[in-house]
Amino acid sequence: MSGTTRALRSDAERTVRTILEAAERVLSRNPAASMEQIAEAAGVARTTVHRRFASREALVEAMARWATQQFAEAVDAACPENAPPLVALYQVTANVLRVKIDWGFTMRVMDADPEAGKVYADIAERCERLLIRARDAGVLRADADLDWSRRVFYALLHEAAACRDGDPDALATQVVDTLLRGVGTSRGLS
Amino acid sequence: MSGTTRALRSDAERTVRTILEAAERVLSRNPAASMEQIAEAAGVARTTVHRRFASREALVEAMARWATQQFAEAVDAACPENAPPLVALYQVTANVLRVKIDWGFTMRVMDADPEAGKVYADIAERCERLLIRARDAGVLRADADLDWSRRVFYALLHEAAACRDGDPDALATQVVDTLLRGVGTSRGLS
DNA sequence: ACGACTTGCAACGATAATGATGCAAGTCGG
DNA sequence: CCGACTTGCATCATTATCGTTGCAAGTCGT
Repeated sequence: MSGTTRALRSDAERTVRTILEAAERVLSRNPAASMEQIAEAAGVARTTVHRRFASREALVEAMARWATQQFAEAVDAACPENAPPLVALYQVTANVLRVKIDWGFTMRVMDADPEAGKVYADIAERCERLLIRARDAGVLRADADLDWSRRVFYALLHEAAACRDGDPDALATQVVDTLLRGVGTSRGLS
Repeated sequence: MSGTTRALRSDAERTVRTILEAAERVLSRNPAASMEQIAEAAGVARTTVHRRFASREALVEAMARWATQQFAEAVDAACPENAPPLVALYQVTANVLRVKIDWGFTMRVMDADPEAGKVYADIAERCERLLIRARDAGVLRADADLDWSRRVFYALLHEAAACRDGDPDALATQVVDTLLRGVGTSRGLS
């Protein structure tokens, strides 16, 4: 019985995953896409989508929860509170990029869901703390605006995730390098 | 007759402008907002919107054209092909910010319209040339990836436009500074 | 082969947005 | 005051999407 249940639930969950991934794919191109289009992209009937997710809202909520979990795991794996700031920064970047490349749309609209929004805010705070550590370690400028720095960091992550080519590690290097040094020379500025 | 025509057309165009601005305001908060909501925000009846714009698509197209014109003028005013690269960079940033703060939504979805898309691509090319001049002048690093630099520039503009507070000049200084120097110190990087 | 479960298909009702129209009322220049 | 023009309001048909349901067919473990 447990075997049966496990097998059946495995099937069901595979379908759910397929739908979630298709939804991400379709909605990232057209946020106003219909359930029909999502179902078609997932290779299932529209009714199947409605059986798994009571409403469109429930679908995006499920997407948000899933992406949130991936997001949090990506951050956790980088040990942003313990590792040396520069190392943590790089690790966070690489790990988050891997998630964001596949879940860009969901991560942009995640804050709508209250549950995901909490995790999102929590991660922002952890990011803030990491930046403080980085500043104290002399990695960030002493006069750096932490909120602005964090938002630039997010923006660079977003931009790097838009290049779907190249491996996450190379992109992470580019992101951290640009975040800390910019793209200019040292000359010519006040 | 010409006086009458001018006065009447002035009224009509004032209404059109009001609708366009309301649409930007509403759609930036909710891209799926209905014509009803847009009309309400503009303080006119829904039918009036439909009289001015045959369809929703036509409305967005008009928004795209208008924002495109503002965008192009903002770039032109900065003389990006003649002024010293650093000066031009700053001027472009400040001018574009002024537009982007009020037309953020439209400028994000502009590429849908073919007409606006052409101007958009043209501006991207002018930006690219400005960056080349900046690199040749030693403002940008010699090994800087120009496409990546441009996209970082765009991303910073986008982020700065999200702060609706603070004057565009101060924001422009921050954007250019971050673009060229980043937020880190010179130490601690390879 | 049996049973539990899932899926596709076809069809349904409900709801909301869209776009069009006729008419009365209003403004404004001449 | 007249005429051109625009707007608001009420109303209409059309369409798309949504969410639900019943039923037949299929899979998979036992």
